[in-house]
Amino acid sequence: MDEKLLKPYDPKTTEKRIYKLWEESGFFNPDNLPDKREKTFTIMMPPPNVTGVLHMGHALMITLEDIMIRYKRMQGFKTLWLPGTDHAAIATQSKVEKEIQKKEGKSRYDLGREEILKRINEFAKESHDTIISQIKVMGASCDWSREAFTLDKKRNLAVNTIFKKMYDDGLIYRGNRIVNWDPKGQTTISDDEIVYEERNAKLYTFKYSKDFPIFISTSRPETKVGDVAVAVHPDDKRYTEFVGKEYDLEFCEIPIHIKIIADKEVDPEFGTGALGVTPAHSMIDWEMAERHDLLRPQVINEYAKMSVGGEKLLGKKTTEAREVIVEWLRSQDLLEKEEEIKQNIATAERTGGIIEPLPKLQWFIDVNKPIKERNNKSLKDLMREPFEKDEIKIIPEYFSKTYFHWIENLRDWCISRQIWYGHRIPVWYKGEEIVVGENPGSGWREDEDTLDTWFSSGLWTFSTLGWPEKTKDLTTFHPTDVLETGYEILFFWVARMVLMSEYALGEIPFKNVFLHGTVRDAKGQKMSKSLNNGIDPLEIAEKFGADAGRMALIVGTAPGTDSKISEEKIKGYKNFANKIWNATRFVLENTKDFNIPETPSYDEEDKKSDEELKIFIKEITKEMDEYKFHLVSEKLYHYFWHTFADIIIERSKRKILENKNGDSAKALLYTHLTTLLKALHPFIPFVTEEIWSILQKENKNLLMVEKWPSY
RNA sequence: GCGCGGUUAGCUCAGUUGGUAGAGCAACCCGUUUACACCGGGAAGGUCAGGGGUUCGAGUCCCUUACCGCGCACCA
Repeated sequence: MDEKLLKPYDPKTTEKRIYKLWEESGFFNPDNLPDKREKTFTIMMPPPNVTGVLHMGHALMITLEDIMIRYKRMQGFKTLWLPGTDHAAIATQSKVEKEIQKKEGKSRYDLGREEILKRINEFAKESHDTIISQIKVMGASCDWSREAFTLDKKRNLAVNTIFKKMYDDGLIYRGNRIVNWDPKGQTTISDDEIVYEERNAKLYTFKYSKDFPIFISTSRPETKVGDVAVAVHPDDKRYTEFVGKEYDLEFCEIPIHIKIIADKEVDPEFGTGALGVTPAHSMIDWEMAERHDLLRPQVINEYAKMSVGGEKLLGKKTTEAREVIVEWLRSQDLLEKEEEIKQNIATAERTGGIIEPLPKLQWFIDVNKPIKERNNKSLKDLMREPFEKDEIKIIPEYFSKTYFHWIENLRDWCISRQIWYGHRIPVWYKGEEIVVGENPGSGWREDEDTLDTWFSSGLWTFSTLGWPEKTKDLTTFHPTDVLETGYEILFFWVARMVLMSEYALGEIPFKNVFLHGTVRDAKGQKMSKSLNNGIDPLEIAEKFGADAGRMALIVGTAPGTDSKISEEKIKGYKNFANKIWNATRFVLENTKDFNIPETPSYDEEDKKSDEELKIFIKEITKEMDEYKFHLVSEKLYHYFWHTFADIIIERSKRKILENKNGDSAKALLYTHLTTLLKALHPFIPFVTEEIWSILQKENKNLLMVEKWPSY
């Protein structure tokens, strides 16, 4: 009897040792796996942001992916799970900037590009190392020899290559358009990086001047100094007589020229049914101005301050300017109505800054342009079709609707960012000339901007395999099998990977998308720093063992649904690990002098149990293939505890003691234990591997490469 | 406004193609016997949110209402 078995199971001393054993075996790397393996199974790990440490959401991700990989590895697949980290451009830069501001009182402009990048790289390196060690603690059986970073040399080559290709195909263009400007972060952001917050606001109804015939409503009077038109619905009888007329006015001491136009975009039911058109500070108005060939004067600058007007307005913050203009309207008796309304205000996800729509010269990806090489399909088509044709399946399936809905509303993707940490836009300027790609030589100026972090993340399934080089890995492992990630980045990431892979390779990036939900605290609240209700996966592993944490995360957590985690729940699975440990002790004590026959002869009831086990394994194998890990884990727990331990072990005591069909009982104990250990291994790899090593004293095979039971 | 989820035992949640309602935790009673008190045995607990429909049969399919959560759009 192994001495370790005489004491309760201790995950703390065991798990580190076992992980080392796995790493040294080389089996994380598909090239080193035993036997000839033809079929591949590949997962690209969603690279965690190098902004800090891992949380329980990451732990769930790692657990799910490790379960899939270990299961397929045991089934004889050539399994590749490729790990990595994400530079997370804005998120990382703003985090480091905040720290520098706090500690040294300096901004990024005080330190300069080079110094800031140096600091961010240092931070990213540190953060990376923490993250990697956390992933290992969770028991992840990923191939560290292929680890990638979204901002390393190879990934930069992939980014530059695809940027040039898209530019040459006319899919990437530089244009002056309204963008989402974050005055706090001093950068543009994409539509998807906006979060709407409901706030109370005032809706003002007024006229520009006494002799202007139409009342308009707005919640942002300060933008009205940039108005060029008043738009009404073409069918709105109230205003028909005015359409086409033009007025020269003075609004808050600023001369403006207003044309009355008719446009179908106007909702006659809202407000007065007439809309003041501010092309430079509203997406819809900008489009309207394009249709009606109107001027687009900018009145607000990058710092959300007024860029026009005299003493009263120039340089004032928009909120102050609003007060000034409302006061002026009151004094001129032009203000007809003030109402309290609820308003969804656009804020930047990372900085919390209030978005100011501004016209800017930026780089965009055209999502509607037909691509010759792809049968004249647009990027939008390429993103939609694999799901329509069922080439890519989403689990749970109902998320497909959300996905399609997003595609419908998709506009051109603004990819340039005015931050320094990220892939530099590979464009060079000299006077009017533009060169995309390599530095053409001296006298050329490099674009100052960097790319949206999701641009490089979009390449993840194939940039990690060496693309644009034609590598063996690329042909072997792409398309990947499962993309497992949180539902909150379905648009950010999943859609962009489909876009990039379909465009660059003409194939899907993955066959299945498995979406997990948010891990919440025991009360159902999101874990956050401000609430201080976060649970650290490392602490859990320390206190209860990574196995217990994994089980607690997975049992009952159906795909796509949010789950709750508590120390109480985790403790229950620590007990489970110990239960397996103790059951093993019992089995070993009773079978030490017994040679397990290859085909045991069971008595009637043992035969029945043996058959039940086979049926059970069949059932859970089917469910494993259907990604129902939340069910399998629960069933295994229940089967081990309440069938194997409570019934079979208890029954065997009688038989062995009375020596009545004792051999039958012993054989049954042993086969049950070994079979269940194999089935449990993907879920709780550490304790099962440890027990396996005790059982297999003379035969040193690792459980991680044993065959998954099949009948 | 459009869309997607949810509503099942005291709590947290599962529930495969429609076929007698499940688990964990908590609470209750009993128990120290070849592993395990990080334990065992036992019992209790549910009009499956409300209403309607399809069906021999509905937690499951369809319609509808209410409430909760989320996503998208938009309020000029």
